[in-house]
Amino acid sequence: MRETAPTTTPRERYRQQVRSEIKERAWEQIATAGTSALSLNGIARVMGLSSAGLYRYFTSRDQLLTELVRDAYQSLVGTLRTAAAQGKGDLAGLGQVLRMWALDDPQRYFLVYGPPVPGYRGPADVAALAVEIMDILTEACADVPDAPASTPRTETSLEEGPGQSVGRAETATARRLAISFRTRLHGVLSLELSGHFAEMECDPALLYQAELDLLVSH
Amino acid sequence: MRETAPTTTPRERYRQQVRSEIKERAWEQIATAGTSALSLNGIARVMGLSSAGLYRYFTSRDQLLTELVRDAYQSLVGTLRTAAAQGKGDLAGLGQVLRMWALDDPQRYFLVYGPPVPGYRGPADVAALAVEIMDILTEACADVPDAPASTPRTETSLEEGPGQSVGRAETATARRLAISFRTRLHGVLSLELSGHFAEMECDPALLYQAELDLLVSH
DNA sequence: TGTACATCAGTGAACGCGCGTTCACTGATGTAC
DNA sequence: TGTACATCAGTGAACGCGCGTTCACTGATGTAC
Repeated sequence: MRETAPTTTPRERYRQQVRSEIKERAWEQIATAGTSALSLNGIARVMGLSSAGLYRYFTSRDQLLTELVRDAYQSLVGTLRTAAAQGKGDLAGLGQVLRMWALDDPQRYFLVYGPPVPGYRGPADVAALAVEIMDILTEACADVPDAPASTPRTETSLEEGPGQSVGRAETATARRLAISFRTRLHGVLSLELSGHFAEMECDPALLYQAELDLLVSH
Repeated sequence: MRETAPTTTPRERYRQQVRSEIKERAWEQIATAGTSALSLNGIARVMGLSSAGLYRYFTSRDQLLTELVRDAYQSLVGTLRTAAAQGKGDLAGLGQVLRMWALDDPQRYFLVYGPPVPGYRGPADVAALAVEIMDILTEACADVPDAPASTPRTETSLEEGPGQSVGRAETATARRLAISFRTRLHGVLSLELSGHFAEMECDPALLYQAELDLLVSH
């Protein structure tokens, strides 16, 4: 019933601050040695806390990991959205932004698009975020002039919904293009981030750009 | 100086047998819960041995992992080679064989093409195997009629070696095609194996085939 | 403004667990004469 | 063929370590009258 006090009390603000520092350290761990290196004890040690103290902020290691996964998805969604808002919402722009985002933190990229974390199953809401990402890409693909010959034509079992007859075919081709966008760029990107181009005379940046050009124009 | 005895004594044969059973169990662990779940204690437990006994066969967990990685590479090389020997050495055939090999044991595929194992650096000879795989693919790509428009043209910094002037250009384009082969199919395959197509109306087998068709013919 | 109480951040110690690895050993299997 | 010895597979116990998590607690910070 109190109105004057702001919704975030100082205590609550401090709490959020510590929470975000914990996440920060967690990301450092993951960036250094992968997801399996995520350790509450380790975070407590580097923060100068007792490990029991962390449980004021996260009830378990799994909950922390869940939040990190969610943050990763939200970060990618946000990055793509702001790129679109800045006029770089076409395929070429989104492709570049995606690559930058991935290079910025490879382990974060793999948390989203990499092999699943062994004993871990993500919550339902990240599935919605995954769909949102595909929607952004699909929207960008709708602006591409016409269906290019360099994109696979898959017979996806899309039953024609009776309600949305207008533009349904366009959506389907846009979706196919979006899927190719994702798989092809992921192919280059994930091999690059894994260091599989190291011993080859092949610049991954050029290859990525070449694949992107092919998707956008041809 | 003994000539009559075979190079593999019964004891040595037994030894190899146990070694390979250890690896078998190791693969089961990896298939179940990923590379980080590889545990000498766990293997010993399931084999009914004391954990100390395993050290007769592998001097450390790292050595075991190294052998597994090497075996994975060799398995892929062998699979591609026998496919080629059976007349399926064209791109379409190799693509299908690659997919089968990956689906047969996803974690093995990721051991070869996935994100690097955190604290682990593979030995030098697996790099040679990686090159061998690319050579097989490049050879298959050399048989593709002409440079298709659906393949990215990257300006790779290939300095023209003076000794091998004949067919150098063809090799370069074949190599580019081979790299596209690897990245594009890896894009579909790794997302499929990671379960990222689960919530989408998209059959990964069809998408894979579509990408493969595009590479081979267009 | 001061006092009584509730909230909550953080501590220290302990729990059980599984890990990789070492060490001194037992006992069976091979080898040499 | 039998005996003496070397080789080697496998054991049992222990090492130190780090992990996630719980519990009873102290002390500071807020809140209500």
